[in-house]
Amino acid sequence: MYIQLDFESDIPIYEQLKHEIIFAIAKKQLSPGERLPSVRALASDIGINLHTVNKAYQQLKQDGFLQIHRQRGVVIDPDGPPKADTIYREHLQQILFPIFADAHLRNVTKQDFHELIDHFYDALEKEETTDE
Amino acid sequence: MYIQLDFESDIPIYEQLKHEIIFAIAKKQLSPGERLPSVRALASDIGINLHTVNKAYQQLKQDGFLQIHRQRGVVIDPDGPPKADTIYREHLQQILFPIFADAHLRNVTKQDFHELIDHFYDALEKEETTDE
Amino acid sequence: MYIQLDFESDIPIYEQLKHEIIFAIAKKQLSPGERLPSVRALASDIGINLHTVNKAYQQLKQDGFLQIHRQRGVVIDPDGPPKADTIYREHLQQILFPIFADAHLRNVTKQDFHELIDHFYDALEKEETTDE
Amino acid sequence: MYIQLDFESDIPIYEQLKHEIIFAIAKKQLSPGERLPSVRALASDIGINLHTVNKAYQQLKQDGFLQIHRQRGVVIDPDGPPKADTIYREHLQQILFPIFADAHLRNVTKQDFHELIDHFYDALEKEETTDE
DNA sequence: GTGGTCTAGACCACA
DNA sequence: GTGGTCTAGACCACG
Repeated sequence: MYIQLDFESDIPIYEQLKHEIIFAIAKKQLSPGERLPSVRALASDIGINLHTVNKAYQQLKQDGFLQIHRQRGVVIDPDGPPKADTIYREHLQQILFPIFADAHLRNVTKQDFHELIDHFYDALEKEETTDE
Repeated sequence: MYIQLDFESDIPIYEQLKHEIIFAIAKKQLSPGERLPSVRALASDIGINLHTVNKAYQQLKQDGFLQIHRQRGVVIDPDGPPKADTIYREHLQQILFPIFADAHLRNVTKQDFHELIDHFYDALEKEETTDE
Repeated sequence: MYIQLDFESDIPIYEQLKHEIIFAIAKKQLSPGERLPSVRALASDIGINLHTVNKAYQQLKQDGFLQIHRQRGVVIDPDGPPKADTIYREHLQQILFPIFADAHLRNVTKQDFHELIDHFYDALEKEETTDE
Repeated sequence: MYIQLDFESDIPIYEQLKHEIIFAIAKKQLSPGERLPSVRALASDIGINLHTVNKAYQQLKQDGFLQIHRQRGVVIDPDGPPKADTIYREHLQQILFPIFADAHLRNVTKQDFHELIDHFYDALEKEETTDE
């Protein structure tokens, strides 16, 4: 698993790290129960601060993506995050709708979005089998 | 046009303000050329600082949603924002894909997203005619 | 003489008005001694504030482009503005150099500027004879 | 890099600051990737408010001269600003032509301007090698 | 220690 | 009255 960070980006590094790990799980490059590098190892590997890795791990644990054990280290949670409930779906809308509204005013159509989603889900499925 | 802000949210107030204004334009509650309240008026209306309103206005101007005239105040840009180009679409993917991946792991399906989008675009069209 | 103002511009209206009058003099559309409309007439003609026209006229008088007489009204100064002295030339550099530096970093070359200037002076000469 | 501001000038301080930084880049006193002082450091250095410095930095970032990183601070953008396009060149004319017209009426000739430009570009090249 | 956000209040330019 | 500029000081997010 290769972590690809963009230090020029506006997105905080710990957020990018979270994204990368979630992506890897979605692509099944990381399997449930699989171990992740320790905070120290990953931090020195990528060349970022301990706290940054730790923050990402803690939040991923909080969201149910990871388990953190004193001895066994960090592993992918076998069950994954809680399934989307009403609260989550409302949260999702709250995040997406401003993006949609902006895009709409820039002439991005409903169809464009459908294609974008299909493209994303297709890419996931492909990478599941071919990648790594 | 009613501005609805959440002061508890971790989304900056000026961002929320931008969202509300973009929504209102998308819903055609605000028409091209229409005037917006002055920074001072809106600020005291919402109960926030005029600089916060100003920041939102300035960024919306920068993005092509608004025009700011010397003494005539702030108006909706008749032409609206620049249309989505390749850069914008890549930016859009960069923002959306992490959200999609997270949702996917919470069992939100491709179909769920399609419905979400249709729901959003339908809501826009409805509000265009019914609202205000 | 047609006054062309851009109310969307960042440039103050009284500045634009000054520019238009100076242009007209440079193009010899306005001759030394010729009368300009009164403050009131011009203001109502263009549809702007009295004060705005007055401010432009006063500054043009200050710079030696106009004379303002109580009875005879506003006329083009026969002698025109004082000729460029050292102070003026330093002032000119102070204004132009930041523009040049910015343009330089955007790959505008020395030759581009030479052409721009030739183009400007050629345009002046042409309009002197043909226009109005 | 020495910042020279004129607090008596009617050019806003943040504009003067922008000019100074653009000059320094043009003179290659500041190299792509090089770090600039933090907003706080520069502000206290010059004796102005940190928000004023921040405004200059933000606008230079917007124009592609700088990059602002989370904790690494402010650096010169390796790629520099976008290259001059048609829009920029029209904008340039709009700014320069009124200046040319005024200067022309003060007997500044085409040749004077050619010399001014050559002088500017020569100065840039000299300072590139000698300065700092 | 870095920039980001928000508040507060002052003065000025513009129309 | 409008926005533009500048100052001042506070708290937070990031690393």
